[in-house]
Amino acid sequence: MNSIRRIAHLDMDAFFASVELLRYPELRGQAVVVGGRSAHQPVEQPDGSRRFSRLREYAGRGVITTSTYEARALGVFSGMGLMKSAQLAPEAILLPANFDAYRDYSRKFKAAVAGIAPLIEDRGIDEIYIDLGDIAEETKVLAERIKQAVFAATGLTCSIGISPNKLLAKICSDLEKPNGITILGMDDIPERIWPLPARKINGIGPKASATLARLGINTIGDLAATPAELLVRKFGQTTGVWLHQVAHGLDERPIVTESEPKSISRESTFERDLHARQDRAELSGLFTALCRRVADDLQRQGYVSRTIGIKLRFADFHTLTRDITVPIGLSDGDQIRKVAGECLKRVPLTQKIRLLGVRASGLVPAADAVLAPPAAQSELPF
DNA sequence: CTGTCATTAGTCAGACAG
DNA sequence: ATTACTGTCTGACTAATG
Repeated sequence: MNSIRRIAHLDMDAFFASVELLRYPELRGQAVVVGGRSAHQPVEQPDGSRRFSRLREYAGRGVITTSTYEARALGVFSGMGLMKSAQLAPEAILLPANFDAYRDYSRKFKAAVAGIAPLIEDRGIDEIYIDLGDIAEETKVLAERIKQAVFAATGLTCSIGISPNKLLAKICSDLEKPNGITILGMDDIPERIWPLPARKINGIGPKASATLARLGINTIGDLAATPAELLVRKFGQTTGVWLHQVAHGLDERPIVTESEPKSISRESTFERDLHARQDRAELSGLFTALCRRVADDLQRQGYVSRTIGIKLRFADFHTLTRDITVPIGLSDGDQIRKVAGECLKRVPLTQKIRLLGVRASGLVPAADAVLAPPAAQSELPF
């Protein structure tokens, strides 16, 4: 038996910005962006109204995390530098990100969906895949019911795409955003999927789409019409075959309902570029603090790490990493700091540094961790 | 004994995504 | 005064092991 799967992709609409609008309803209908680091918190006025920061008042190195649809209409999108977006939309409202609130709403919407359809794959804070396979209900009715449950639990809207696989469901959920439902079968691929830019496929990013464009391949339909051999020649066996498959809407990946973390990391971009010698003390303090935060995260989540790594980004934006694998898992801040310090010794520090990061990978659940044997015992045969 | 091959672990960069 | 932060995956390369 191999019946057609029914997979939904649910994506919250402008999630962070929408959560902010619940808190500040007077901003509804305005261009609002979320981003930057603290500072621009709204200020309560004597008359009870609030004063909000404008994008033109911003100074710093932050980027936009999310923007309302009104802001997007002004050409201001997530990932864009706040200084740059201030040129385009100087009067847009700027709010700091409030991750605790977003996590809270994330839990709420996921719980609401789980009450109807429990087979859920978590894809980050604002989206999920849902396996609707066994639910005996007409697809459209079911999708409406899920949307209503999410709204009842959060006051937020979402968009849902439903298709025979994850690839298509993901593309679908974006087709009628915001607050939309899109249901597509394999028959709809030529009409609804092939006209879309290749970039709409999850996994084709800026680099791959530029390479495709150089080959004259712009839409998913162009990609579907390209011989698999050509794609394999240009992208290699794995990627070439994958491109050919996805262009035809084929994807067999299962819904994955649980997973273990692979790495835990912390990084931060400085307010100004720092020099390894000149700003040595400051840099050292930040480095230690990052190690401590990684250690806290490891302990809180119950892991030890066998591979400790660092990341540096220089003034010219060139980025490098170094890591070291140690025989016994670590979760202590000082020990992590020592190993991270060894990594740092292998980096030539000529340029100024704008970002420093610390990463722990090779995670082992603390319960399974091998304890460091006392030195006196390590020489014994048993 | 030497060369080759397969396999695995470790390291690093880069692409991608939310 | 442009470009966050956290995390996953893959490919390339090297070294070690058998």
